[in-house]
Amino acid sequence: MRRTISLFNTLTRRVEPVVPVIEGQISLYTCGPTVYNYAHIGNLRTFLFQDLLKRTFAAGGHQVMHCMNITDVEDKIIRDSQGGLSADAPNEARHAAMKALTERFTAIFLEDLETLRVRPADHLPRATHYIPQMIRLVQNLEARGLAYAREGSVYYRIANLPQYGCLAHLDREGMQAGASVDADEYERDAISDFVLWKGAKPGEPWWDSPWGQGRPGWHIECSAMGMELLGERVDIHSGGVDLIFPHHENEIAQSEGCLGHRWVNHWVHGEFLMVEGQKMAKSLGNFFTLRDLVAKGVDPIALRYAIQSNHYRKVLNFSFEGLRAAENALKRIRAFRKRMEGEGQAGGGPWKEQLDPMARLEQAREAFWAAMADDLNTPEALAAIFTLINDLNAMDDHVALTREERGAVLAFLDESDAIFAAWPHETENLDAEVEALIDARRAAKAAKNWAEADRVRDQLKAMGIVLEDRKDGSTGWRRA
RNA sequence: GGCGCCGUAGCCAAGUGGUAAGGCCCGGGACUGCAAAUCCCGUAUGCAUCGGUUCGACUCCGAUCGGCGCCUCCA
Repeated sequence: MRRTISLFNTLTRRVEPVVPVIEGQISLYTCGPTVYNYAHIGNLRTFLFQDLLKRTFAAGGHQVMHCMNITDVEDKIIRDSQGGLSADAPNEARHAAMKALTERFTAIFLEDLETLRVRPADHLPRATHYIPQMIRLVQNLEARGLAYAREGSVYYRIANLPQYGCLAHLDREGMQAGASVDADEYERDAISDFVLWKGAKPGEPWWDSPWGQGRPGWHIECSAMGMELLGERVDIHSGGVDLIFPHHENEIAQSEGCLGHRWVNHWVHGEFLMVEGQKMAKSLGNFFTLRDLVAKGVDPIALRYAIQSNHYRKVLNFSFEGLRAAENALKRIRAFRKRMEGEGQAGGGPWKEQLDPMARLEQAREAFWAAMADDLNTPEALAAIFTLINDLNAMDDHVALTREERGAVLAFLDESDAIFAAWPHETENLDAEVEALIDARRAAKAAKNWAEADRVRDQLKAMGIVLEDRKDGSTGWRRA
């Protein structure tokens, strides 16, 4: 079944249903990283949000075509890669140095995504592989009178595009009042005009172009690659809130200036992340990469859950306490999953209400989807899962769910895990040593040798295996 | 200065005109040889503050206080 999903559209500032250009297919462009250093958890929040977005559409029965750019030419990349080169180094050497840096950090970035179970995009275009498309786009804008060349650089003439500012909801006067521009750097007609193609300065890598040696501006790659790989009408384009202006506003100017019609229907932006109530900054000592956290013993999937369990349009306050809460919440869901995979009847005590498990399950499924379809309301979607767990645990303590009912519950856990990627079915087998210890404890218990039984249980615990005795005398186990 | 967002229990967090979801933590009880897991009970007379609109407001309006973002290359 295909579900209609609504998202907050930055263009209209309203939550609107996403109606794809082609029924059942979603074209998604997400702004990727500039690969000159490790991604920090703030960056990763945005990529996790985009993964949530994509997985929700996929789980909702849509086919998603996802394109994420890798920015591998940019000021900071040049700054960090050209240091070891002499002033008269040939262009080839400059490109090679740049490539060495960007390939290294691209690989690291993709590893980080894999660690967080972020699904790779269908297209991961590198900006440097699309220089000809960018040049053609700039030429096109030039031909339409929307761009002009100055001293080897090309600029966009904002004045000729009346809708400029529609995404960021900025008016021209407001922009100019607040503008703080390094005026010495470029020779622009208007202060708000932005650069499409940058003429090369000494010491910078360059490409040949109709305007001489130079390199692309920041925004042009997304327009060129997005149109090349996803086409002239894109369903969803997303990124962090900081990209609304100027990056996405300028993308609209470039693409729509060239196409002559609306390019992207739905613009979706993820909020920022703070750390322990403060802005993340190296100077505050609260700047973390994924690898920093993993080195501290943090489970990457707990980080994934901690981030996904907050709404994407709200500032997220990352904390180690929150991470602990996430770990414990996950334990509960995973324990429930394991229970549903087993036979049931684990607890006891009073029971407040009889219920129909299948009806209760359907109710939870609909609540889950209603929440996800309403602008990815993950806190509410998770609440639907937890209340289901409460009710079915209570039921199962007294009247064991049937195999069929368990199967249906597991199907729902799979369905929700297709989005959250945090409580999958685990197929691990116990090794012979652990099996033998469990048997030894069983024998000790049968002999009422409690001291020995406890000793073996402690030994297993030290190995990371926690035992759970069931009502019927059997013993379950799980990883600590 | 311009535009905009946020302030709900110890922590995280949904709800946004009809009387406070969910998670973590905490206390009591049940089950258990003891645990673990699980269940039951309890934990905000109140949603930053002060006014207003309304039969009724956390939810709408106004003001105030506090925190944050964007206003040209930052996810």
